[in-house]
Amino acid sequence: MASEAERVAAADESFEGVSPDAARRLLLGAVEAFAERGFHATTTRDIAGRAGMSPAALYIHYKTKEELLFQISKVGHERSVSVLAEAAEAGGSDAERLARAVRAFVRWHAEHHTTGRVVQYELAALGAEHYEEIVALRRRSEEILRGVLESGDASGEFEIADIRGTTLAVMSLCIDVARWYSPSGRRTPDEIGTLYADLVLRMVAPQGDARVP
Amino acid sequence: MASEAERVAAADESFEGVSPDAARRLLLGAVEAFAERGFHATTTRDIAGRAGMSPAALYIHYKTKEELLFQISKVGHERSVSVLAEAAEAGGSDAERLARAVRAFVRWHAEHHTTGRVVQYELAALGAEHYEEIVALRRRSEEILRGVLESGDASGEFEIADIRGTTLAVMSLCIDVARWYSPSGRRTPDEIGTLYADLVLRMVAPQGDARVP
DNA sequence: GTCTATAACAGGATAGAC
DNA sequence: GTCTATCCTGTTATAGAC
Repeated sequence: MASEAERVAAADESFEGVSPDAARRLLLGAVEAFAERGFHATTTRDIAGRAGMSPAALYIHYKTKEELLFQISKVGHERSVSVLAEAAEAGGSDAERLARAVRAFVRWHAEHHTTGRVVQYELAALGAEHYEEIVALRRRSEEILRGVLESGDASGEFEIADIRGTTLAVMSLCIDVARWYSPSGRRTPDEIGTLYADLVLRMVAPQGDARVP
Repeated sequence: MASEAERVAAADESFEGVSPDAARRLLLGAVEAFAERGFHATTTRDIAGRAGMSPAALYIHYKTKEELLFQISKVGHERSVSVLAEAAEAGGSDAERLARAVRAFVRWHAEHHTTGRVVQYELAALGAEHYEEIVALRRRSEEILRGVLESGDASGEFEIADIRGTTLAVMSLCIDVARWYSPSGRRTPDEIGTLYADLVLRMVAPQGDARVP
């Protein structure tokens, strides 16, 4: 259904490293299909078709449909974690680090909303061991964000009543972008990122003390 | 798999009005199953089994599996919209209305996370007409929330740069609770609601003006 | 209204030719 | 490595007895 232009836009450079070419095309087809219909509603025939192959050719590169999902989840999570880590670890004040981290993480989820949707909403379809591996990656991103919040709270730059809860809320806000974002919507990924960074800074900014009595 | 206690906890009073009894039991079984495995991964055998019936009995009460999903989505959305509307329309300052609305909406998504997950993440499995009907309900909740933000922004009680964007962010924050909430987690639905109401008030609170120069 | 049995078919995965 | 053909399992939905 997607036009060639949309296909190219959706074609995720995250998977550029994957070779051989056929395996990469299958991965891209699977991301597209899983995002549109969900894992269980997607047939291996559909995936193979999008990659321009017969159903059987899929099994040369991947043992099962689930393995395809696992590869997508793994690469997707690794990418988003590294985007977040890079933004959070660059220098500046804690507010600058937080704003940069939120903006980058949101942008990733908007720009790669196709992958993002698969990665976030099809976790339950993974096998037990694969699931554990992915959960570990997810914990990493939570820890990175919590680190920034803790640092800012300790220095007094932020004022946070419940650090774990606020971390969860911020993660949740960023991640959910993948669910509702549409390239045909009003806002660019960068605009959403900027707006969200501002909202998050407000969430953690010191309150009353600085006000006139 | 769920213990009887969990089944009862998950058994959603939202569906109390549904009759006959068999139809209600099927609906409850379907909510449970869809939330655990997703719509497409759920078999009619499973749903019927949870309701203590044979697969065939399902078709006396519902024409298709999709109709079951539609009923769940409809009742679920109607409930969450009415919870939100009630909280937003009660009296008080705009800040009070906003805090009450967020708290109630979040609580609903935590307490009914089973239904919430189905309602939020299986939209794509609905047929075209059913989909339109549900989307209309979703717009209602967005409008209710936006109304409160606009009112507070106009009166100066809030200070919001981008009302549509902020509405979207707040909705997203509340809704995503259904994805990650677990009854075995650290926080009660009410605690999460209270925390989130506080975070949202901070998002919209007037900034600089009130501070010491 | 509910059951047992079954029709009708779609999906994941494999065998073997090229 | 890829294709065509196919196996086998499990699915939705219906028919007909109780």
